Amino acid sequence: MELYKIHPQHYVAVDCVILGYQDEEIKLLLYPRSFEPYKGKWSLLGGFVQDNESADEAAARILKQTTGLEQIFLEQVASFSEPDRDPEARVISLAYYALIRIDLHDEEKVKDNGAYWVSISKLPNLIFDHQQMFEKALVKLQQKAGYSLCGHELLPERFTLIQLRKLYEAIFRREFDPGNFRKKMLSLDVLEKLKEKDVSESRKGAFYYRVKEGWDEKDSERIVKL
Amino acid sequence: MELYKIHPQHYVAVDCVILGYQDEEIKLLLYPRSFEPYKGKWSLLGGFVQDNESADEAAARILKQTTGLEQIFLEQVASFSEPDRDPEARVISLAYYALIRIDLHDEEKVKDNGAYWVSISKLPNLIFDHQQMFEKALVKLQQKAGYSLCGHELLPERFTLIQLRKLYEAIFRREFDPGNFRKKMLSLDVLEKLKEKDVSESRKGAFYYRVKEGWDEKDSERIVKL
DNA sequence: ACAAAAGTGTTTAGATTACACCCATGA
DNA sequence: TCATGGGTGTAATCTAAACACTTTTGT
Repeated sequence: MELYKIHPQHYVAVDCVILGYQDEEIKLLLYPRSFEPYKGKWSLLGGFVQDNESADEAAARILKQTTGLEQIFLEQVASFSEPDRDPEARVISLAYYALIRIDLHDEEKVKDNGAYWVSISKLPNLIFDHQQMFEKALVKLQQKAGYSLCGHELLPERFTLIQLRKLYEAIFRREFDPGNFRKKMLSLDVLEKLKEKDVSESRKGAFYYRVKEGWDEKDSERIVKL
Repeated sequence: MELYKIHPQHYVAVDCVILGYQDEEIKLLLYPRSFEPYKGKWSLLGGFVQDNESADEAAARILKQTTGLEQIFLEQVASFSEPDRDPEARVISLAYYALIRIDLHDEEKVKDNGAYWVSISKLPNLIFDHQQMFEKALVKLQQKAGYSLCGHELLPERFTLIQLRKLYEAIFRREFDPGNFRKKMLSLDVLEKLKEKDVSESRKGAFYYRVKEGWDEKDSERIVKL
């Protein structure tokens, strides 16, 4: 303890890159900062790590406060520690990213925080190094989607293969051949075909699928070639 | 500033997983902790983040103090922030991993720190969560080696394809077919064949290669299938 | 000449890609 | 019946893997 006391202490924050999927686009939850400096500028949702919690717990707490959701996918992105990254004080920030189903989140809570879902193709300028946090989080999402089938986190319980492909096209910002994508996904043996069809998009209708029991989090083989 | 003051501050440390390659084994630099608690127990090399430096800079500082090396490969692994991870005080630690050429490091400095190179197949118990830090760092190294040719960081300037294969076998803890490995590496078009041979291992001798100019850090395609 | 390590070639199996084609259905 | 998306099949290409084979050189 004595030996530690010669060293400085720092504020430690977590900032969350909260990602969802809606209208064939990946969206990011942002809010206009409510205090100076940079009041009114767009910011990720964040907060400070308290004495009795780990950073993981702090991130989960912030996620629950702002979206009402618990036990959702949440992972570290990187730490950001430039001494002057926040002009007001020395704050070391640990960036996290979360994948949530927009259809499940608590709209009231989001409104209370003054937060908005913004398409990642139309992002405004963000404060501090939050742009970098987002970019690193997107790379992490692409890596995750390349190895595990992340329909479960971003899509509703039931989804069609077309919806899954559109999701992957949004994540990777490129198109996939419909036939080949379908075959690849089915060959992974993690999807269960349901009896119902989604008839909202075509006359013929597309069968719904869902992730098989037990395959929720299990990683599978490589899906998308870099 | 006022708004920040209601939040606690914490000690922030960096711990470095310093990896090298020698005698066909990956080695980790460890030292016996010199103060209580856990005095004498094996620990990664670490230190506290000061007011005027980023965590990256702190890690580079510690690396220079302990090995004498500068401008070497150094990357974040993860943050560790369980409130009681250090029984003495709340310390949030940012883990880094470094790849160094053992043939270049300053043996005096290492001795002064009481540090030793330990083969990763014979690691002792480490304090706190340092074992986890090492394991995550090893995964990161495997990912890096799978995408970029990391001979440059761990091997001498010149190396034979056999030496490179032995390095990859140490990193991935499995064997590679000599013929296929050679063909794969050469097909990447990042190696330059030199005129000299290494004659220490065989009568015939094996040609030395080196990484082509400009390919130092550039990532290439996938090398090792998971 | 031969042992031993360095390096090359060949064959097979599987995955990826592009793209043509068939199917089901409501208007 | 036909337009429209949903879904299947196939051939060409590329890659990984297994393994047999040739080369070089000191003794």
